[in-house]
Amino acid sequence: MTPDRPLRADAARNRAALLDAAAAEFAEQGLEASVADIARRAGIGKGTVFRHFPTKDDLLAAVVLDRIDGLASLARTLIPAADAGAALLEFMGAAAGRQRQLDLSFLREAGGVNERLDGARSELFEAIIALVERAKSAGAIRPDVTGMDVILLMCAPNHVVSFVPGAPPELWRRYLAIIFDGLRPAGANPLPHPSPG
Amino acid sequence: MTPDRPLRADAARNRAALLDAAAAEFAEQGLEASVADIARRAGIGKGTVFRHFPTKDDLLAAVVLDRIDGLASLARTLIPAADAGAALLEFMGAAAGRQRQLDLSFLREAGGVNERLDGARSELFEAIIALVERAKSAGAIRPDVTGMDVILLMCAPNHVVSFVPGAPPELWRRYLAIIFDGLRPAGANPLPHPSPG
DNA sequence: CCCTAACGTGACCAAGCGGTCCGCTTAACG
DNA sequence: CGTTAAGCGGACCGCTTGGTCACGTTAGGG
Repeated sequence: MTPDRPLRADAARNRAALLDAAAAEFAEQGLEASVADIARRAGIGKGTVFRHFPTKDDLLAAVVLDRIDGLASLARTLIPAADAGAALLEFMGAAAGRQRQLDLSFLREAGGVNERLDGARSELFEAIIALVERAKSAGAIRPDVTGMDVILLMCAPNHVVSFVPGAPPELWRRYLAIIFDGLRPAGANPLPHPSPG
Repeated sequence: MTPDRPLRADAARNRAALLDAAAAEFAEQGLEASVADIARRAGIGKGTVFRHFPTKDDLLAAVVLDRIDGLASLARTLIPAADAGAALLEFMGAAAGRQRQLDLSFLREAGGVNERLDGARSELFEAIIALVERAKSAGAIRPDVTGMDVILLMCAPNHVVSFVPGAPPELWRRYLAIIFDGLRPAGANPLPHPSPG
């Protein structure tokens, strides 16, 4: 599949710089950040970007893949935690406490353009579902919410905060706390619509 | 200020069709909907769009203004309601139960490019704050949330739902219910960060 | 009915986008 | 070293977008 002859030194260096720059630029500008800006930030030419990634979407996929893998391994680490409720809250905090836009983009990419990304996403979802089930069993969250609910609500704090102009960097914690309180069993009211697939 | 000589009949007709088409197109495509598409949908030429609104942002502002005014008048209607908690929930439902993207765009438009829009926004905010204060006094929501919190959380359900591909049209109600449960006093945990201005 | 000012329109423009390509540079191995 | 292929980069292409303009059309008061 992948002969993967090792990259030349300068190529590897540029690729790393490119990924860093792309992550930063996507985080700041949203996913309509231009390839030219990313290249400039990385200190390389635009052509070099397309040498490493055939298309802008592939570049985005690589950045997103990093992030998904990081979140998935964190989730797996947290599954056996003693306090399942705290573990879920910590995970949601890690998911929310990043820069804007990128966060749920891996959900949006519906079609299986990128197989590795699809696999990583599935693994992440499974880990999240396990976290949620453990938290439910422990009585830390209400029984009528699903893993999918948590996945969807995960980065709402981040999104919400993006609307306040000079937002303090920790403001998202406030909205995560409110939303998480909504996930707790105490005072839960019946939900008016079933959870999506 | 505004001499406002009445529009010619055809101009008024076109303007109305344009606003309708713009609202629909922005709702469906998000705010990157193209002016050409909007014009086509309205059944008029692209040039006519720019005759009525000097810039695309002005057109968007007009659409948003309609929406803000509608929400503001609904909020004012709801302020004296007997059940202040139910009134707030109904308002948040009305705010969420619209098409995607447009919802919080009026928050985003920071700079006072459009004076009328700024005024309408202020009025809307004041009405929401009144609703929230009444709900707090009635004990329907926790005392540590502010009007601004509600404004920010208002359309999160809508946003969250936009990530599930073939989402049922009422799915947002589920997430509004969860978030609203997080606003209730029952089982509320202390919030880790002060509310923004 | 007619004249004019208001209005409508589609060709047109400049800017920015993702993506391509080919001549130059340079890392790495014998 | 010297050779060579991998790597680099910026000019370039096709396309779309927001916005303009000169021209033809039409509403509507006199």
